[in-house]
Amino acid sequence: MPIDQLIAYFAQYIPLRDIEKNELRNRLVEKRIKRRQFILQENDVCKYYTFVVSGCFKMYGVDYNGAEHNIQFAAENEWIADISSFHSGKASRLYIEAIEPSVVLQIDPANLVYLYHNHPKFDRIFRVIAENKFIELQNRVLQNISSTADERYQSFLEQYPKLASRLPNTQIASYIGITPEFLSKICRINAKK
Amino acid sequence: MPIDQLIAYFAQYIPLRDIEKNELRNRLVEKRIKRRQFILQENDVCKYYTFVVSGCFKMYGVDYNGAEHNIQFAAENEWIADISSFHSGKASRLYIEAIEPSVVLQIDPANLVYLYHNHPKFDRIFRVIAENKFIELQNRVLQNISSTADERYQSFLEQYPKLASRLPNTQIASYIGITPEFLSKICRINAKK
DNA sequence: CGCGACGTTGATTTGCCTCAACGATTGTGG
DNA sequence: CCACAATCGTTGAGGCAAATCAACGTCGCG
Repeated sequence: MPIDQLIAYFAQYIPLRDIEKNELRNRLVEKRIKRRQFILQENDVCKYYTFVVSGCFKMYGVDYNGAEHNIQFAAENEWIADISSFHSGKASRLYIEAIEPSVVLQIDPANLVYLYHNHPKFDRIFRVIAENKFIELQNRVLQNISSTADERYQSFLEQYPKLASRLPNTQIASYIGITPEFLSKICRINAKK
Repeated sequence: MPIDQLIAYFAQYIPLRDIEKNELRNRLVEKRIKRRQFILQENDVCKYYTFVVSGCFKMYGVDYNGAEHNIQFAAENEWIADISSFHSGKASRLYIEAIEPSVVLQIDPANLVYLYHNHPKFDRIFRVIAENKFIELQNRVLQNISSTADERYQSFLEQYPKLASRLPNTQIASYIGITPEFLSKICRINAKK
């Protein structure tokens, strides 16, 4: 059951008691998402905090030339949302799109706030999740401002080997901030060595 | 009093009750930091979560050429720490250095965990703080991978006008990921218009 | 089958870096 | 209080990393 997977995931941080588990069950919605389906589009409000049970998503922004720039991937046991839009209720400038057929669990702001207020443990858990994601992003920013394209690519392969093998290089190029053509050239040069 | 400033800061998120205020008082340490003094150096463990009462800090990494790359600034009413090192107890790869003479309030991991366990409100507050910083970083990553140096500079000026006026351009260049020379050229071109 | 996503390669251009040199300013110790 | 060092900003010449543009082959999928 998808919900059990989520409970096991939470248990990595803090085990839940039965009351909390039941509250969760009642407030989450399970959905199947097809490949290329959007769970968030620009100018919409991000209505759900989404937990990926299986499959994979990308979140990206689109610039004035129409080019996509991947901000984040989310595969099994990861959360994805435009938190800014989710909490403020304002329109998002981002897209979240399924890269693979996926199963997700979703919670809306009202239900999440209910959980926070009635079971402070969730504040703790999501604090730690947010801190970990913050650390991850901080490392990425440092990479971006201090490394070459090649170094960023190698570092992506090391940090996310599983993800790298499921994604087309085009998507990785967009994530590390280079063109697909240049990534292809990097790969050729590295293969020769 | 510095501690009152922190309490007022917390009240933006959730007002504290007297018990919580007193607990805070007992667990924070006030320090004066001179310009150019470090509160974290590479290979040390980050022992404190630091709240800036007045003054300004930069956090940066140093690459194999010895060049500094600014990850974050922190001025009045902002928190700064290498959270990864702080929570894991492992050595940091970063530096935190005072750019101006500063006054700070610091808390160590044991005392912070005490607060989390005895007053869940702090879990909530620091969850929201972490989420906000996460959003900020996410925007920065998007900027980095989708904009030119000039756009990143303009965007820095808009987002942090006060900070921009107290920092030398060298520090801003390091933050947006370009050389000081090139930033100087950007400024000249923009001045002509 | 035919279209669209993906990867590849080459020619050319450009954004940004490197290095070097030079004033202006700040600050600091004698 | 002055002298000298360190920091900061500026400018120019030249080089390199990465983008752009265009063309082409492959593959999977509807």
